[in-house]
Amino acid sequence: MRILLVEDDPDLTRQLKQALGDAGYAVDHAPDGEEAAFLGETEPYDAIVLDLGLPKIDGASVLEGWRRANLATPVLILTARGAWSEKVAGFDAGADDYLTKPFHTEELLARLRALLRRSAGHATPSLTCGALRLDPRAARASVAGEPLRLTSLEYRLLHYLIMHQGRVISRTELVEHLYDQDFDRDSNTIEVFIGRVRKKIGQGRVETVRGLGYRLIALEDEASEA
Amino acid sequence: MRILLVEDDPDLTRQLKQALGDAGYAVDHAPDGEEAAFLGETEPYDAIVLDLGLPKIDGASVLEGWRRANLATPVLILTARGAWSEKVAGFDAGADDYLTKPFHTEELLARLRALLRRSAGHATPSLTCGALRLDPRAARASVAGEPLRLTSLEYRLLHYLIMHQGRVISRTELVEHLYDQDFDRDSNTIEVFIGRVRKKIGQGRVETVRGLGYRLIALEDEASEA
DNA sequence: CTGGCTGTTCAGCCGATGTTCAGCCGGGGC
DNA sequence: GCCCCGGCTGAACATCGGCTGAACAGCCAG
Repeated sequence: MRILLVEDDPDLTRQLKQALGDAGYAVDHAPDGEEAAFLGETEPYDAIVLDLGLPKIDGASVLEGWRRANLATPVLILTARGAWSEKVAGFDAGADDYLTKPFHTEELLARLRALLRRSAGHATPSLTCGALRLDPRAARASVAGEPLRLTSLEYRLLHYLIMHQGRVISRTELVEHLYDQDFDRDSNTIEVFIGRVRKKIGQGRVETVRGLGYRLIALEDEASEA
Repeated sequence: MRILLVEDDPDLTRQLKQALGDAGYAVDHAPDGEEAAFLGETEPYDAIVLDLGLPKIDGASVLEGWRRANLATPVLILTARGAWSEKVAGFDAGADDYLTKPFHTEELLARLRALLRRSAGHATPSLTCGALRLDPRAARASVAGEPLRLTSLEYRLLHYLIMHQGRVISRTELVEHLYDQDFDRDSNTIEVFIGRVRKKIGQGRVETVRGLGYRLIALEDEASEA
């Protein structure tokens, strides 16, 4: 999952970037409205955390611009406490959730998880695919109850696949959602990781669709659960 | 499906070519208006992606030329943000859809699919012919609900046939739409693939019209669905 | 400083895929 | 009834994409 963090305060930025990174997201950062608007339209984020008080262009306008351009990415806005007018402006502009400063990082993460879940059209908080289960809260995964030891990137890869299970995901799409901005395009890292994940979750769960990408499926003999 | 991509920026070109290729289209590229005009009139594309800001001849003029020449190919134009006059010019010149830069590759692909669907006169996103069904989004096909294992070229062949079902398609036409520019004309590859596809989707669905080409039809005993 | 753990790169291997070829078949014209 | 041409098919082949094991580099913890 790849997140855009729009925040001008350097301290808060550092703190959130750290927290989001720890939680297993790839994070890009925009310090002002201009850059935010640009990045948001250019890169395929899975969610955006947007501070409303920003230099250059204010947050609500940026958001409004995105929505006008038909950008459906879930957006969580951060507002100063009591700045009601701001908050209203944010919702009018098309925010999906909000959080007033100051807040606990934990709460931000929880709301973000909820947002991502909703945007993928899932109702349940835990993501499953056959006997494979992934718990975003703890950033852990298990097969048939047996916990897996996944590294950070392996987890992120699996997370993205499970959120889009059944669909074919191209290697390019994976790269774009697992890494932040700059990444060497011609590299077979993804293949290597697909291999490692396969070894850990068991053969047959990740199909290769030659020339197109990969697809996560439930094994046939496993009862499928929502 | 064969696409003409007209774009002068090398980076964007590379990116789009990749994405379009991944999505299963055959892609030709024209870096300037002159070549675009030529290719567009020479080769039978299924859709054209046209950047308006171009060297030599500007995009709108090229498009106008095509339309004057009665070229009906659906055209999707790319404009710089806020270049309203350009956009208007583009529509006046006969564009079918537009997208402002910057944009998400995903959105371009979605709009392209919509355009191709519309141009074939279909309303539904999934293409069917009797019990045969083809889902362009997932690049999958099925017969009577049973998924088929098709290779990339087999899929493209079937895609073209199903989009023009009932009509006789010549071998030349198939070659022109399945491959990009240079392809050895005297080769029986198409016949081989017709054979393979027949074997996979069941006999009788692809008729041979001797001396003319092939035609995809629904089997008689199958209820035809919209 | 050292040792592991993680992510990346590389090279070789393997199988799928697209292409070619040669021979066969069958329909239509004579 | 016969011949010829176009189309079909099975098999062989080359190529390319994807997989794997192993080595390497960077990082963090001890």
